[in-house]
Amino acid sequence: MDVSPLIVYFEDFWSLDDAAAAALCERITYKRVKRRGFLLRPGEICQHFNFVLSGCFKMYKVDQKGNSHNLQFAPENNWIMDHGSFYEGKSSELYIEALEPSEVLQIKNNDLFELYDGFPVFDRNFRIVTENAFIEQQKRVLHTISSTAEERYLYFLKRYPDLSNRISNVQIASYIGVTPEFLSVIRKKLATT
Amino acid sequence: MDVSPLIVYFEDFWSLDDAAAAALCERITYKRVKRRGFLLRPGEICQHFNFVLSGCFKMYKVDQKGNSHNLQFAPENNWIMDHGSFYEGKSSELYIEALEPSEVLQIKNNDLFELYDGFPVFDRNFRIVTENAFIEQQKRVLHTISSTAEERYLYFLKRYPDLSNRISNVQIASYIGVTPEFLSVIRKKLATT
DNA sequence: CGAAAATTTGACATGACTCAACTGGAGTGG
DNA sequence: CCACTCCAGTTGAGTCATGTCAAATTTTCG
Repeated sequence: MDVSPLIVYFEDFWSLDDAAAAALCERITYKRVKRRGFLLRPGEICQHFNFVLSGCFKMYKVDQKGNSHNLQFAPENNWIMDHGSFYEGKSSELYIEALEPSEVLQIKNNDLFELYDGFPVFDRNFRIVTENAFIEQQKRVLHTISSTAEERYLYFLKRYPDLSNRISNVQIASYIGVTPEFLSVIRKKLATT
Repeated sequence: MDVSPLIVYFEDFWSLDDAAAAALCERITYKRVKRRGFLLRPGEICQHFNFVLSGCFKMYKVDQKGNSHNLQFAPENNWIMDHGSFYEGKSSELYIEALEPSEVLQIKNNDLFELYDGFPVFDRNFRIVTENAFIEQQKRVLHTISSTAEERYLYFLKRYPDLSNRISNVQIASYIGVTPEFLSVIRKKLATT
């Protein structure tokens, strides 16, 4: 199993020593996911931390009316999982679906807990990973409650320039919380300005 | 310094041994904050993790038009700080203000880093604290992008039953992202249903 | 190439905001 | 204890942002 992208990833935080790297290596599995394939569906319990090697995923909820709402995108070198379901062991209400043909590295819940207990460096690294995710999400909350749809769209473009060329406007609309039709209106207005 | 409420708090996660508790104790300071007093203002760097012993705080941003947007409330036994400013060392754009006369325990940034380095149990505990905060915030994002103002209000009441009796509707309106006037309309409608 | 999905457009409906006015309670100082 | 102010809460009229629905067009991907 080639976990080197993940080892490299952790070097930005707190590097793994050989023992920790070996322990991680033993507990990682590789998975290939087709476009439109799922890592998680409502009713399932999220059993894995998923690290995206290539491709891109979206995590979303479908409401009573059948509308989808994107919570998160995860291109390569990002984590994606339903934290709530994972840690509380409750069934999820979210989908995690591949937007492109993708590859992930997976750590199963008990394996992760063994890593936490055996090597404090994993507590450290995942503390930092989670803090960063929290900070990003907080900025999103702030934007969502204080900005117009147009401002939220512009922020998305600025914050995720690579993603905006890679995923459809339908997906972006669902992320920023507007209908695709209205996003189209916004884009038209911006284009003529 | 009586840090026992904080020691008790950590027992729900991973209990501190005597050495860790002592180290924590040495690095904690106590602060009393008057109603409408501030722990943080825009332009300042957030230097402390704040654990609320009593009272209640709000963290909010004021936009260009002068409107406030509440990001978080923190009654007793909750943490409040600007994670982004704290970890990135950048000046904050947020206020943290007491809604009631309050008391907090503070850990300064370098002291926290010493705790992290000296006692892995703090990496562990703050990993868990941050994960829980992340999960809560994720639920909020989901609600904010997928629910009407009325649904968001009802969710707030259900999620924070104690807070809704303690803070004004102006504050709740700012949290759920509507004007106080419109919240009033919602409440009227709910009362007559 | 063909089916499915994305994007755009327009007419219409509605949720939520703005502004201004009014009410009523809580604190404050005389 | 009163007069005063300040702020939370409410109400209503008018407006704006965004959603809904339906249809036509273009793009994507299998």
